[in-house]
Amino acid sequence: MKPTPSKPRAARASASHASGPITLEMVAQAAGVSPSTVSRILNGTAVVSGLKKQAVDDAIARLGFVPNPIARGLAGGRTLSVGVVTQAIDSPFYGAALRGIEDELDPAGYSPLFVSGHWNAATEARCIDVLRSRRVDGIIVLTGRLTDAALKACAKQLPVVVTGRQLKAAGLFSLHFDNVEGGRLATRHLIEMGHQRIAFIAGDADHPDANDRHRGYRLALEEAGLSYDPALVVPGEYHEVSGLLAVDRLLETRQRFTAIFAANDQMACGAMLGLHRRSLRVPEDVSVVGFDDLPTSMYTSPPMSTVHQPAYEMGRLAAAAMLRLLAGKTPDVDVPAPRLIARESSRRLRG
Amino acid sequence: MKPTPSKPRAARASASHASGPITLEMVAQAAGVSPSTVSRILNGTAVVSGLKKQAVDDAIARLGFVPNPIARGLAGGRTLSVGVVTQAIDSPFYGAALRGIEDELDPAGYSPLFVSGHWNAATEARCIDVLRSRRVDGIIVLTGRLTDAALKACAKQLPVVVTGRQLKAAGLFSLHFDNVEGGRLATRHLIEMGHQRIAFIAGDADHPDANDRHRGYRLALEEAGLSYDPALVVPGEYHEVSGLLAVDRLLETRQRFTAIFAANDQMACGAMLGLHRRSLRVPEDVSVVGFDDLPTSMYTSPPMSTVHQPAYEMGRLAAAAMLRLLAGKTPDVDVPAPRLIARESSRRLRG
DNA sequence: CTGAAAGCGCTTACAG
DNA sequence: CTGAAAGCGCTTACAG
Repeated sequence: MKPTPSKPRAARASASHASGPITLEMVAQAAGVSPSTVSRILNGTAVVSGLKKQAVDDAIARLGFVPNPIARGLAGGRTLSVGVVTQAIDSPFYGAALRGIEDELDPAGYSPLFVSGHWNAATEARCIDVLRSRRVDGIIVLTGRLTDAALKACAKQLPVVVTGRQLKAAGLFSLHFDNVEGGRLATRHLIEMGHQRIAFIAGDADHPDANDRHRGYRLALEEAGLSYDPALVVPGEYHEVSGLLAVDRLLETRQRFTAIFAANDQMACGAMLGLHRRSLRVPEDVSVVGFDDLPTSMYTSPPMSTVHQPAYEMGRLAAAAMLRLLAGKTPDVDVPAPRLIARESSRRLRG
Repeated sequence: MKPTPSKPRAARASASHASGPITLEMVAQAAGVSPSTVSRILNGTAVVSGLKKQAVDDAIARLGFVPNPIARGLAGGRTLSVGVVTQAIDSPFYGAALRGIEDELDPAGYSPLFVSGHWNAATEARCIDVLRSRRVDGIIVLTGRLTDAALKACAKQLPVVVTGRQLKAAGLFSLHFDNVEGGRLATRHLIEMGHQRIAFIAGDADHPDANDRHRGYRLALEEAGLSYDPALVVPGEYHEVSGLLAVDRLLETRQRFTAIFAANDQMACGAMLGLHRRSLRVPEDVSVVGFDDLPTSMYTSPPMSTVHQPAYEMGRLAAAAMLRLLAGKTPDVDVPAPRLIARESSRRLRG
């Protein structure tokens, strides 16, 4: 039973002659066991006697063997990769989430495969196809435009984790950040500072987040007994330029306001520029609060007050949930609550 | 020779009974040809008679067959994927490059596989291993810390495209952006506006880009007959905070200066905040010029003057070069020259 | 021009 | 506990 010392040596010599990468078979030879055994040790699939395990581990180390995920995928039906549908790989917001996913998946031996949906349902569907054809083991969808039904259908084939909605289905797990509460927090912060005329720059109307933040704004107003004035609400589409335009519009229609809450930091940033252009000072003349807490928002002039959204953490949590799904367990993750980061773009209204 | 009409039908029926995805074999059956033939048609590997091609194309369309890249990779030795070593998936600068790579690769049927090196040579080396184990067909390296030798060694195994250096080797193509010229442009712009005391916030010293930009700064000074004053040069490390600190330091050491050139936009942004903090106005009191032209730099208050670096374009070009390498051709791409984008953070010195 | 066969590097029932 | 064998879905010499 115990391998003769010469056998491994011989095998090893022949192994190093071979061109190309080390294969599992070479390891088996070197360790004097069958390929099946090596495979089992690699996968922890069965109990193996200590000696053989030792021999195999040695051989693996000695030869520098790295299993070929491609072959693993073909044979075992898994690829140790998880697809990630993001909307734009270069998004200032989702970037952190992607990093979180990467950081969580990596130690588990999984690789993320990022594809971009460009905020388009058809493109997203194509993304799913691409991921499926690459035989990813699971799919993480960061928000997006896919219908709930489409997502559920997808979850019938392989595990799915989705952020930005609340969905329940077999093989499907969703992570939802409380945008209503976030919007409420931002608005209440301004109210507590004495502001009563608070303009709201809305986000994409067909974006659930955006609508939730809007609801939070109304909620806080109501709670404070302040009336909701539609004239103070101006549409935007989540980009800087719409913040800029919104300020122009507010000023042109001669609205009276002492603060602005923008549905995301990018628009808040645009709004700050719009005010700067009109020689209105932030926060002396107008207070501004954003939403997201992008890495850059700490460095606007002045640094922006905003609602922190834990993008990196959400990425990690989504990936952790996927890992659990993949392991056949039920995910149990808690999404952090929104919190307000008061910096210098907002201040108490001077009566 | 011509397939009996009943055969495809029968095969088709059996095909739809099968569970799971359609395989090449099912297509072959449905079309009444051998798997080899289907494979050849798929790959354009050999000339095939019109009729059979027709039958196969029909079968593919009818069954909705999508070849399995995993199996293709195992059998054919290619995966139609290209590895991309980036430094941080969430980098504000590289994000655009990643999108460019994605956009260029997609129509060609290739998928990018992104991994992050975190500005660490050891991590980058591990990235390369991961990519190799996933059998990518080629690797694109966006700058990074790997030695030229390591890159060349890698290129012996599979095609490599690298940005941010000038390297020549078989199977290796490099794309180099002229950072010296960029630095020169930025500085000259300030000089032309009448500035003579121009501070420079340097980037990471072990970053070739950063040193090149520094050289450009000196060059422009020399050309204008202005002396290079080391007291005006303060170190940074490419993040916002170092721009902020740099301004503090400049002010504390009581340097006289009317303009700042920062080696990247992030530091320029930090510098703008630093000046704001000290109640120095940009550009009335101090002009600021950055480098990179990040998407957000257009929306700082005031909008930042900077040197445009075509990150998206570089991504596309790198991917295009890879595609040519993969096709056995020699890449021929022209990197756009740097150009100055004069916005509002710089202005003529009032004499 | 086209098949039959072997093989890519693994995994997983199936038998000991 | 461990092997021998079949198979994952393709591709590619090898023979017609």
